[in-house]
Amino acid sequence: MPSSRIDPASDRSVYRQIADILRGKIESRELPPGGQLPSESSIVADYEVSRVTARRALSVLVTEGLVTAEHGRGWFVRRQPPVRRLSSDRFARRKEGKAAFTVDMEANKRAFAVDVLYIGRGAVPAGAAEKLGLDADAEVIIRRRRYLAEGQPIEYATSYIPLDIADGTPIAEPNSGPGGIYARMEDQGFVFERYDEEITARMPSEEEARILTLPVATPVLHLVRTAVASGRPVEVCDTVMDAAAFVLFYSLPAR
Amino acid sequence: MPSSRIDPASDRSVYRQIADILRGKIESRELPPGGQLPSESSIVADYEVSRVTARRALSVLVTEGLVTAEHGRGWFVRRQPPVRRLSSDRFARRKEGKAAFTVDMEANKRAFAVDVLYIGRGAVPAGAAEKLGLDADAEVIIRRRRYLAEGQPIEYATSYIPLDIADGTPIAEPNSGPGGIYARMEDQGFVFERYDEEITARMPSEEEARILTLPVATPVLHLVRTAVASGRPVEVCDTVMDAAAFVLFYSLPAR
DNA sequence: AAGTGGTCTAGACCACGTT
DNA sequence: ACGTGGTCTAGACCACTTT
Repeated sequence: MPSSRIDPASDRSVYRQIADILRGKIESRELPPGGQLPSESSIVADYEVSRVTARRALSVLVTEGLVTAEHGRGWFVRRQPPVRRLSSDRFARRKEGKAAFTVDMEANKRAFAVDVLYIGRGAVPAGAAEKLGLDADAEVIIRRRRYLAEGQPIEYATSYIPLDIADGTPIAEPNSGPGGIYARMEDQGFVFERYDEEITARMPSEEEARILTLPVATPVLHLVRTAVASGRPVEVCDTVMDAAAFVLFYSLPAR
Repeated sequence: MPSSRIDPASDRSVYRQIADILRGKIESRELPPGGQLPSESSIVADYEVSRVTARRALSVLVTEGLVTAEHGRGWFVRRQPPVRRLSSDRFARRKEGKAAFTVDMEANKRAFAVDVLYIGRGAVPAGAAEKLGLDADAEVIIRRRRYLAEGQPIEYATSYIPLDIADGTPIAEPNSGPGGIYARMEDQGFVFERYDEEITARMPSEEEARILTLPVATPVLHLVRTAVASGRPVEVCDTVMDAAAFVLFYSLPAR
């Protein structure tokens, strides 16, 4: 009888005790990913609490990112997205006419897909303008796409490329050809020198949560990469990733 | 009269409408960081809702990381912690007898402090054992400390160093001497080759939230660094950071 | 129709902080 | 003593999903 494990006189509030019990069952896999939790009414009956208290216990687990509710169906343990490992040599490995993302996903043996959301001209945002050395009101080629792994959206990326490099070239087209946009820049004679990456983590905006179909209480990794070739910044790529789906690797030489 | 802005017949629930209004005041700085929100009872009066609904509105803002409650005092807009920028050359800059953290904080012109939480022998955790090439039941020297910037805890770091390197040396002492533990390893003849870093972001555990005094719904950056010197891993450093307090920089050569 | 979650109310008692 | 947030109850009505 589960209610025997609840101590109303405890310092720990009843809703937290119920959350602890459910969390334990999730961690022990007694409730596996995708599995259904007891309904609110059965929690009310089992633990002899009000419905508000039962829901409060569940909301603790929502905040921890462990469970989600489906209206009319029930409460379920969240499935973890497949993890993608991004190595710092992912651009060095860009070979054989394949884009970095493709190389990376093949290295991880994952089924993947790309949604093209927008490709064309647009105004450059302030941060990217500064990094590209452009005026605040400049136009650039914008490439916005969403990456999916095994059907789940995991990454939302926007590239900004100066018009003098991209306009009228395959870089401004949905299909930029073998090797991706970096290969097209190399075709133009650009020699890549380095990629500067800036990483933060935060909670997603409402729009980001919608695009990545993130439940509440799941953070994102935000990576802004500036590609530098032949002495000038040639691309700023702003990437928002479902944090649960990524591990980033960097190897730094000591000297 | 604020209640005029609430439409009970709207598709958007009452508690979300109240949360929207309060969020707007926070974003517009009408309610500045550190400022006090209206009390629950005044929300009840102003918007003519029950206390449960008022609290639900506030809990939305808690989940978004915008506000916190202080028992007996009221609801307050969260202060953002000072941001610390971590460059990928932070170890290369380790010079003049100063530890990396010190160099880094001075470069950022921040007041900082270090709490030493534990220094001594202990069992190596599984992940660190694998990275160090040790048996799962091996003992290591553990250095656990907490870093504060301008009084706020922002980082919680634990280093694991094999006994044959650290035991009986200043590395196993609270004060490891000028230049920190890496300088002591260099004294022993180790030549540093590289630092491998593995970055993830996630919600903190309850313990991590307590140590970093994080409110709920604020993510952490988790960085695991393996230092490699003279052909062997000499330290694994596991760092949990308040994500709001950090920007990580990496510069990757293209070839 | 029955079961599930989503929203909301009116009230109660307790614990913390300030006056 | 008073105002603040923290926890909890018993009930209501609605919307969505499944049978």
